[in-house]
Amino acid sequence: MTRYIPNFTAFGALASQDCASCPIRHRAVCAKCDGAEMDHLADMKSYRSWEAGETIALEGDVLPFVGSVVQGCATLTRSLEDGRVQMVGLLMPSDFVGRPGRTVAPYEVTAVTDLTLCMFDRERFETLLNEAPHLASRLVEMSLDELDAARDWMLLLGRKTARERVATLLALVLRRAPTDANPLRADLPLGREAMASYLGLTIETVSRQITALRRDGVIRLDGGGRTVLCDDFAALLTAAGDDEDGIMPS
Amino acid sequence: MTRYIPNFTAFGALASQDCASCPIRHRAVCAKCDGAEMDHLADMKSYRSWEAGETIALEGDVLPFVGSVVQGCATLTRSLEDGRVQMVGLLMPSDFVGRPGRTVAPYEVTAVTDLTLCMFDRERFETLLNEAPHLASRLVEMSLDELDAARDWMLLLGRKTARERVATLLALVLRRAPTDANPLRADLPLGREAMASYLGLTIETVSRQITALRRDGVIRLDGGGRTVLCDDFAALLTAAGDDEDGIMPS
DNA sequence: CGTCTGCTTGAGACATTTCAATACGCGTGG
DNA sequence: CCACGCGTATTGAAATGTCTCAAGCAGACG
Repeated sequence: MTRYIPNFTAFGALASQDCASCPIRHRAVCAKCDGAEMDHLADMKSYRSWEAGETIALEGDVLPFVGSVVQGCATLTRSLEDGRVQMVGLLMPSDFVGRPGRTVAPYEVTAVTDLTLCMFDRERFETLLNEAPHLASRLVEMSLDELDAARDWMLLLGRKTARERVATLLALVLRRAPTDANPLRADLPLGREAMASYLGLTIETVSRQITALRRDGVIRLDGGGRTVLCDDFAALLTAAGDDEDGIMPS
Repeated sequence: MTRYIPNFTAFGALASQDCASCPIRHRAVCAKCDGAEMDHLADMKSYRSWEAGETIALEGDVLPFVGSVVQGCATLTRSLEDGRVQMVGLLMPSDFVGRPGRTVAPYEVTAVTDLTLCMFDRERFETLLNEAPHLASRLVEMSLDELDAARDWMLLLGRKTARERVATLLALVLRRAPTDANPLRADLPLGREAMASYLGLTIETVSRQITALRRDGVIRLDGGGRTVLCDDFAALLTAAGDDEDGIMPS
């Protein structure tokens, strides 16, 4: 079964979108590209959408494309044979998907929310990569940012307590909150299962720690546990273990 | 204190080495560079050595260079304020050190063995990166490999048992063993403390698991616990949790 | 109104850590 | 050559944090 051919669901305004008005134009892999490079990219691009929960690729699948997340949120997970699963990547808009130079996906890619990708044929993209320095150097930048994020994540997985892990994740989500006003408020894009997978914990432990943080007055919940409120962000950062900023360079 | 200026210890034959005879020429960041690009790189390169145990940079230090590991082995570590430490990178010959586009080191860099780096001035390297596509695309390749390795590492930290972690690390070391013959034999480049830091465990747990693997006949030790022997590599991989290859793409 | 899915809570089991003591390898100096 | 001391590794016993298994709860939806 050709796993990588999803349903072509509506991607609304994005279908006819040209790069000039693209919401991720200035942050994605194409950010530093000039006119000629953009023309090449625009020529080979295509959009596709997936619904929340859909699998985009399984471990070992052939991925004929690379691309950028335009809208929505996807996860990368790696798993052991007995079923243990660890999330190893969380892709947000402008993040890059896929691997120039490798045809097979080393981890499962799943849409957590409804998702739209701007896709490029992998081989053509690789060719361009060897000729377009701005593209390549932007991809270097983005890969190294990802690497930094992965390394912070490793610190969390290797050394933080359950409470610190949960607080770290909540702080990460609240950082991206649309409003800066007090109290900070954000909808959780991840359910408990995905949070547990992210944090290297079980669902139950995540739930208990959220309860504990609430009991301690560090956060409040709303919307049936799907929205987090925080009156004292400093207290949350303290609970996260690493005071001061620097939880995840974006 | 300008931390990044180390002692200029002897680097022997390397001092006068030209790139053509460099031991990492075909695997390092310069692997795909052509004549003109090599000339630029050779022009800005310089060698430096550190002794085992020396600190190359602390978290937050300004790193004015990037470079490649020529000889030896270095670690990247990140730590929490209360002293907990997690290794987040293990650099072997040909691996790239530093971050084009960022001046400050986000983690501590330490020489585990005697170490020689081939260094490039960061700013000049960045400029070249925007003009030399072969350099940039090789760096993309290497960064993405590192990212894959970091993600396998995250699976280990998030989901593997202590026994699996130790077995995974031993398998990783034995894979690089000079001899392919049975029994596999390798000297551990890392002491127990560094192993514990790598694995997200305590020294005691590492020690106990090594003892357990020995008791179970999966490995043998020699040279005062500094050399590992393995008669049955398949058994070691089973103990590592992920059968079949694929522990760390190199 | 019942069922489903996702979240919470509880009690006991278990793995790893912590703290403490002991052993080993090895260079140094008597 | 042995005694000493130091850093590193091993082992033990108790403490603790997280997981496992099991039950209960809330909201969404047919």
